[in-house]
Amino acid sequence: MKNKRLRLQIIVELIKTNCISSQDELSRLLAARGYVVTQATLSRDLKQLRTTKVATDLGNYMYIIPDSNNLQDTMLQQGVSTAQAGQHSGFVSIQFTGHAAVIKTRNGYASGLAYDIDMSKSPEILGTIAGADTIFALLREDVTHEQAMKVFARFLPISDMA
Amino acid sequence: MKNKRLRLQIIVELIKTNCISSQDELSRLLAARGYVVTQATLSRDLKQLRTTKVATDLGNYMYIIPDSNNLQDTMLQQGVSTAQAGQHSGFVSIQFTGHAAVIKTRNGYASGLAYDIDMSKSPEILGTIAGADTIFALLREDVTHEQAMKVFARFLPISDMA
DNA sequence: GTTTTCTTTGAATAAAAATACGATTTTTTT
DNA sequence: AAAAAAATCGTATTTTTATTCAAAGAAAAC
Repeated sequence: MKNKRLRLQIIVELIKTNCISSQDELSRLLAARGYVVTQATLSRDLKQLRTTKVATDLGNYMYIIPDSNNLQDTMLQQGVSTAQAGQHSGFVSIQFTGHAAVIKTRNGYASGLAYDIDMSKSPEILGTIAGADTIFALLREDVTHEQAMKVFARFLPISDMA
Repeated sequence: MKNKRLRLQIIVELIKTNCISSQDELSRLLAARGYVVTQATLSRDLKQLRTTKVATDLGNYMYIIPDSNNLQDTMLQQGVSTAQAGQHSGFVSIQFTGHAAVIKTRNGYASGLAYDIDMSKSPEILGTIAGADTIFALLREDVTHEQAMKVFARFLPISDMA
């Protein structure tokens, strides 16, 4: 039970280097490496890692690691990685209005932060535009401020708005 | 049987603008728009469109269109013209939220396209701001998404998103 | 026009994935 | 250290997704 971190890491490895089309298949590969877990656990692991199954060019499905940024975030939450957290110290404030958020940063920090938000490809965020110290982020219509906050919290040094 | 193309197009629309977590849910949304198909068909459609289901930040799952480039390939194979040659080849996607539109372009194309939109002086569009690959366009309050779409269609290689 | 071939689809089913629940372990708080 | 809270995970089950098979429409070939 103590080696979930290593397991997640190995899962990422396996998915990156193999063509895995089901959780049972992954389970077997893991078992071969000494990690015996059930499909239920893998379902939870894959959800946490935000892997997805996509159709391959010919007929089959395979799991992929969708985006290395997202992954790293998730892994960091897990305490997996060595890299220091990429939380933005330039952050100043965030406010919402309608389907938009206005994020203030220290001068010069806006575009970097906006880039990170873009790269996360969070479906809740339709897009961002950054000036020198301000970011406008437009939210999908059905996304509440609270939900959006949770997304932004991944990038901002906000204690925990939950 | 001949309206598979339209159906695929609408599926893409629905997935982009809604938080859909199962094929049955999608089936219901489609039915509300007059397209009655079984889950089996949707499974095949989603495979063809290469959509995937990902975990959201809030513990649920939702379908997404993974990547506009890939998507476009797939759609074109189907003959679903989201984008064609000519006009603005930098165009990637457009989405609405509230009285705003978010237009994604290939990197570097946003300001050129925004300029063209500005220059048309369409009364429906109050103004635009462009970053490197994103345009925010604010719409007059009484303008519907559909109406705005018609305006943008003059600049974008979009067949007819109705 | 007819035959052949390819595509599309639903019903039923198989396969795969997600979760409710409970047990156990770890972590945190007091 | 004890108690409380949180995390991990398996079993069994539910939910969701993919595919098999057959039928029927369209397209192509003849």
